[in-house]
Amino acid sequence: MKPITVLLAEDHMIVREGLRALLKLETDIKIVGEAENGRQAVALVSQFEPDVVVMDIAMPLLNGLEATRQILQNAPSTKVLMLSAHSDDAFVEQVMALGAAGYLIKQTAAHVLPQAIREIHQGRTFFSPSISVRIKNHDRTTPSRGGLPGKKAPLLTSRETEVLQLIAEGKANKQTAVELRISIKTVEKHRQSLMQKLNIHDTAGLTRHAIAAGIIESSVQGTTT
Amino acid sequence: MKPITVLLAEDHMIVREGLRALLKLETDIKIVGEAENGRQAVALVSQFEPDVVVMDIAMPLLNGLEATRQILQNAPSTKVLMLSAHSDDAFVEQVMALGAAGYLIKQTAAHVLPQAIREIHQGRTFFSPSISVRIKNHDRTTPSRGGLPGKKAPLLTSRETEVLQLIAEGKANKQTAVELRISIKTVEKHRQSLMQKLNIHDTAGLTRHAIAAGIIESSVQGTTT
DNA sequence: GACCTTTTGGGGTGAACACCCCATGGCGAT
DNA sequence: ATCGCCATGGGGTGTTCACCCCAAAAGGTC
Repeated sequence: MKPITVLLAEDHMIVREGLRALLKLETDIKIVGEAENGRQAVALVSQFEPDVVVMDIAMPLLNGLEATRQILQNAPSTKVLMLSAHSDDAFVEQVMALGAAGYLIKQTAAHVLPQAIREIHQGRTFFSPSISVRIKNHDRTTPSRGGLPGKKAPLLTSRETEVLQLIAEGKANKQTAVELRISIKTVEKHRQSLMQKLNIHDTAGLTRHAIAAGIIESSVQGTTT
Repeated sequence: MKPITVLLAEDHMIVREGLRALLKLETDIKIVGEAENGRQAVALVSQFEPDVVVMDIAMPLLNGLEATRQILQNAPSTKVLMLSAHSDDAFVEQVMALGAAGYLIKQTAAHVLPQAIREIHQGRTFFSPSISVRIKNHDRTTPSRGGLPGKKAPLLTSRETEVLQLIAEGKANKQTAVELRISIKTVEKHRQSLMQKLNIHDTAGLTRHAIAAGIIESSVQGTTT
């Protein structure tokens, strides 16, 4: 029986070698290449044409999201299993909208990694337990795949993103209202929508999300006066 | 010959299990415990009294720096090997000032991990190659840092830093109080001191500061497992 | 036209927070 | 032994926020 060929894309060598050690125990999985950044991952996928790519999201040169987009453009049959430290619903959906086949949180137990690889190799999807529950419960309103390229429907609307930025910059709703020249109640409404969509229910979480999403930088100094 | 006892403190289970798999290959190293956050690490060190603690810096509840400080206070003979993704000089120096025995960048090859563990167990220090050069050179220049030369950041106490981390992780004061087993009023007091010392008067700002200061990462998720 | 999404805005309730007051005990330095 | 800092708590007051209710106008889509 042919083993499943896997490419490991993870920038931290010590972590990558740990994952390799774990996967070496599986006889039906064979690591055919390792990449330490997104650009290398794209190149190595073209070269080795692996069945599955285990892709860390946070990587230098080219992050896992962009790398995935390029890989699926070149080789649409490749299955990509995203590996990430964070699990905001909106983020997961954004990733899945790219066409990734699965999503594992790093908090997940190691033994599910080979399981996930086998699942997505079979053409199915795979999520870390804590995610799948929320995705299932949260909204199935999101139309299923089929929309290959084009526009990833941004889960957040333009206005919501705008409000999120101001929240992350430390503005109170009242300040935001003045800034945007709208009512406080409207700001509150956007804030609620944000929290609902992201499944984050505290200001600190929204701020972290904004930073992680590149909406603001952590070094922003609020000129609060 | 007695094996070196090691405690693994790393919040990402899949990474932790990878490291465990790597260290299992070493006959002279024995993992006696694993922690998934800083607070647990402190507790388990008291319980198992390991020779060496392999400590990730970015961890929830109590980050690796604070955990190290507390561990070395309780058991000064414990050797702590810091594991981090970052390699800024200032950051490394800050870490070493705590009394950590070694510092490994995650980009380091896996085979140096057992080497590092043996070295610091012998009472020596160990750094990732790319760091040791700079440290050896005693580069005290510290050029173009973002900080203003005139006003240095006010010193936060150990407890304040701890509370700051929990705030930035999205914990409400009530949750923090439970976590630290102190009164809500005390948490509020620390929060006030933080805001006064940092001159930041909103949760978003505190969160950004915590991220910029390396106390947490923007991708921190709560107990999502 | 009917439908959906986005953006706008209001009312109300209970929890959480910011900011003041106060006190006690420990610990280190002068 | 006195002073300062740290950590621990309690009271009180006003503001802000999270979360529910509701509605209407503007824009695209079917």
